[in-house]
Amino acid sequence: MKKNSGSGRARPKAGRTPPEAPRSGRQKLMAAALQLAATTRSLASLGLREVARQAGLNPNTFYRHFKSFDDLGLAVIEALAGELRQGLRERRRRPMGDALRLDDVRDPLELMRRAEAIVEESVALVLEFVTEHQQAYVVGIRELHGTSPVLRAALRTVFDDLARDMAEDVLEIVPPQFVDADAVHGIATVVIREMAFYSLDYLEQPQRREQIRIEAQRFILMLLWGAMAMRMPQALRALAR
Amino acid sequence: MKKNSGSGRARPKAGRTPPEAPRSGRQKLMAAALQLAATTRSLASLGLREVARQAGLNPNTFYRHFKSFDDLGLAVIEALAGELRQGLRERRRRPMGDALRLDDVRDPLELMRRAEAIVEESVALVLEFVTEHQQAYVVGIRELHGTSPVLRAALRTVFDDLARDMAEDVLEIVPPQFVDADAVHGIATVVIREMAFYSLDYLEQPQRREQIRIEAQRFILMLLWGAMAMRMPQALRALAR
DNA sequence: AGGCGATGTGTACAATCGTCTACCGCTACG
DNA sequence: CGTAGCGGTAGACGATTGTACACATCGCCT
Repeated sequence: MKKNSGSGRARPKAGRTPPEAPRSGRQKLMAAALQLAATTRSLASLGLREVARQAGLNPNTFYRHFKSFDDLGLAVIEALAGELRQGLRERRRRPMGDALRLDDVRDPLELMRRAEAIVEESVALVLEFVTEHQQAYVVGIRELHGTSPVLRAALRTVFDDLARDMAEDVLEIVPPQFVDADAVHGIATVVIREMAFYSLDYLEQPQRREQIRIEAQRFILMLLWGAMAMRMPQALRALAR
Repeated sequence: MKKNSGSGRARPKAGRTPPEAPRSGRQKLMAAALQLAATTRSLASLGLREVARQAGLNPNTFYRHFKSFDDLGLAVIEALAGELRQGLRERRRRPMGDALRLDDVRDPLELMRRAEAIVEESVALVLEFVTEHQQAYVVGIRELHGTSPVLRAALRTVFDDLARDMAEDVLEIVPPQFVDADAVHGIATVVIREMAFYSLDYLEQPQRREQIRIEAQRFILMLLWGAMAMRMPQALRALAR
């Protein structure tokens, strides 16, 4: 009998989400679940006691914060999705100065030449981002095809949002005569999804990183070329012999 | 105490894998695991007793056939992968009579026009196939990003094989001046992977099936256009104004 | 006929699981 | 100052799990 006696929470005075060590129990549990899900097993198949142990808390404490595991999963996803979405948007905006405005481009070849630079930068940026959020990414992709319909649906909308963001950003940059909005959204969906898998490879095979980056770039460029070529097929006739 | 007494196996005389009811215990267990994995949880997180119960067998019987769950998973994957690979190849070969030989095509536009027909047929074919093997597909994709490194690796080589098959088939049909072999393999990899996800959507959203099929077709065609356009970029210059 | 290996069954046990009930201490608020 | 509620702990319950051991049948080989 340790007669430990509860401690309540000794919240330091800090007024606004102190980003440091003294996390709340809820955050501890979420972090523990993420950690376990990334290294051990699937989020939905975690044990209540297991998570609590990892978090250094009593099993029962789990009940105070979450009603079910889907509940916990949703909280984790929500928290990370916000950060990811915002982070990606910010970084995507960052390098896009006037140098990359494409409004005045008329020549499709010139457009693609510039697109190449943009894609290169964007891919590097995504890969950098996922490297910093490795656990979240691995778990996210895992649960995207996992067993819990709730989590699957949540992650699907996360990915949809990311694709929508990307489509918006692209449409702001590319002159409308080169693309059609529907196609851009379709492409963005596929690109987001494929980038997720390229990212996974990127994380899991550090020795092939350079190659994976190049593959991802080539894939996206190929889609762009394809979208453009489908809009102006007569151009290809020039190559007929 | 039911004093049930074991029964051994009462194999009917049938000489060659009778495709019907009296499956062997091993097959029962594999089928049970697949069923559970498709509807309930991940393959690797299944319970030994659970599988045995579903198979209508004693828990201990599991030990007779498999040493671990990865073991079972590998067996399931191996069995299904063989069927899938062979089935896809056969069906891909089936509709490709002389009518679809492209050797004599010189005009890229003509090539793409024919490619459109081929893609249409191929997509329909894959979707038909996955509809017939729904469980296997769902589980396969799930484990592709699951927690067991062993199963992940196995599934990855399955997908690689499928991509290699597809690349081979494509290279047999398309005249070499239009594509380069490396690019074809890259495209095949992406197409296989994306088709897996289109398939998943296709299975999960029966009411959107038509639309999903069209999206998948458009995606593949876009890649093909892109691959071709990247090989002959000057052609696009024709559209400059 | 006899033995052997593969297949299947039943019982048992310790560990772990999710959940319930009861208790403690801190903090905010009236 | 009192008290309600939140965050945390302890212990116990019945159920389920993985595994071990001991048996019972069958087919096949010698």
